[in-house]
Amino acid sequence: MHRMDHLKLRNDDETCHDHDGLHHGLQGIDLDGRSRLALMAAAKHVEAKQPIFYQGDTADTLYEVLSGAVKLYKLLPDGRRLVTGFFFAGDVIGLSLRQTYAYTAEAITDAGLRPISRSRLERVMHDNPGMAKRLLECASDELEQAHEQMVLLGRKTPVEKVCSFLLAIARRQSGDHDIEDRETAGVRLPMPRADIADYLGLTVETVCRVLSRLKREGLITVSHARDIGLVDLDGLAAYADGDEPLTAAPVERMALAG
Amino acid sequence: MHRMDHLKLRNDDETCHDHDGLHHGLQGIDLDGRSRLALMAAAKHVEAKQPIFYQGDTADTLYEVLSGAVKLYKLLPDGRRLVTGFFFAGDVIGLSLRQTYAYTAEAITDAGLRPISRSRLERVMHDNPGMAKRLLECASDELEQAHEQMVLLGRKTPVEKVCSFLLAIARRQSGDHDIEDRETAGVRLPMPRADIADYLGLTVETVCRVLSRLKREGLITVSHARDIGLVDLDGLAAYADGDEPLTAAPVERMALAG
DNA sequence: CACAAACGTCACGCTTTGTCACAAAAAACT
DNA sequence: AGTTTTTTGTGACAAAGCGTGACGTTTGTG
Repeated sequence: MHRMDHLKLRNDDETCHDHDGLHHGLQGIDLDGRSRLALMAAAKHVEAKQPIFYQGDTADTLYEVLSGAVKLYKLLPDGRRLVTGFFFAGDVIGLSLRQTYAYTAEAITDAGLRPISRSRLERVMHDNPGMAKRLLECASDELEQAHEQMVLLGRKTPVEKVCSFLLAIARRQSGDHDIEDRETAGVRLPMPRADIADYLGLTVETVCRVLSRLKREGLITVSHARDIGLVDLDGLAAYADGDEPLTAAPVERMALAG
Repeated sequence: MHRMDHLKLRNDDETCHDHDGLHHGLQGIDLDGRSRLALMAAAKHVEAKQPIFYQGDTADTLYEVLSGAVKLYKLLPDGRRLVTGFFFAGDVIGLSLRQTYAYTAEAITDAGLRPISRSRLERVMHDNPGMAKRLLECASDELEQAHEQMVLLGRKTPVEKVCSFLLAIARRQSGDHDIEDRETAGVRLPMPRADIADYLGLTVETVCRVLSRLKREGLITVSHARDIGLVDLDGLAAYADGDEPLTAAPVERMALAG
């Protein structure tokens, strides 16, 4: 599935970067045919739960995610793990000018990937100033996301973390449109609870507990554990940024609009 | 004080990026005189505790830190704060292609700054593929740092956090040499405990307690609260990554299999 | 179809860390 | 110098969130 980002990317110079979700993308760069050709490579298929590359591997290839879901994570010597991000169709992973990958990439679901040789990319970058700039934009976007995630990890409560996560995923899946439109947005979570926990700096149990609580309070519905309905978007958003009467009174949040 | 990074940066293509500290830098780019001139601007001076720019301001300028120390932070609506980074001489802040800054920048000590107009920078970038690439490297380095910090925030214990922090600062201040050389490295902390706490996702009290504990255990010495001697570097390093006999017996954790 | 292996959820005790309160020290100001 | 304000350090306490273990459910496999 191709994205419609090039609409934005075309008017390249000054304008618009209104994404705040979990994505990047290399589409839409003005490349002459030659350069474009130099980058193309046969798409690769990776099965669910299979690694794409390991932390420490020589970082000679970038991948554009064509389909499916991918996670990136780092490990501590004793096995503790932090998932640094989830990536979906249109995203680019492995974007780094380092010699080796600083994290492991693993397919969550079956995934299609387009490998992009880094040496070729650098060559293209040399001729094509737009390419370097586009990559800079990618990195810069990813950096901002990382900062946001740092706030989440360092300062948010479990409830806030989970709500932020749900909203971010929802935003990402609805193609970054405002999700306010529909009254109930549905979210598909391709990853297991453990990945979510390691992404949010929580334990699996805490994620479960919070999810249960949100369900109990009527903010979400959980049909199949990985299919979550976001019932009260405003409520979730309020929770997500801490406007919440979290600890105190068990909140008489009347969503009885219906 | 200029940095010696261009030594690395010269052999540009494939090699070495062995920094893992808290810095970036724009020095050492091969620019023709014209481009170089276009970027120069009068140095600006900011007093301690004064803001450089605010979250939300139009991001039309980057700053190279010439002297002093600067912190970047993000705020949550209710006042909780997370410091995303500390920056020193040679570092570049505000590197983002966004329209507005996503964080506030504030001088910790008196600081000298060289403003770099973003529009001019973009022009230079257009002519000069090396520049875009260098910026990409900066962003990419900062991104890796951010990921490392995410691990710290999400998965490390307070002791590990503080030790990691001390070592990172020490590394940064000794100009990224191996700090193993000297037997006792001294660290100057320009920032108050509150900033450290907000950088590590802790409370001030916890930072104090951990510092006291490290002192008690003989790993560090504390002369003037902001002057810390790192006595046992190996011990600190062991603590920093969790090889520590922290609470109880060192948990026998099964390694994960693919 | 049945079994096994993941995955998800829940309950309970307990450690850790934040909260609150206050003292000491350092820095800033007059 | 003296006073105020900020910063730093400690202790008591309670609660948030974690680890453990048990159990139900889904998925995969023979």
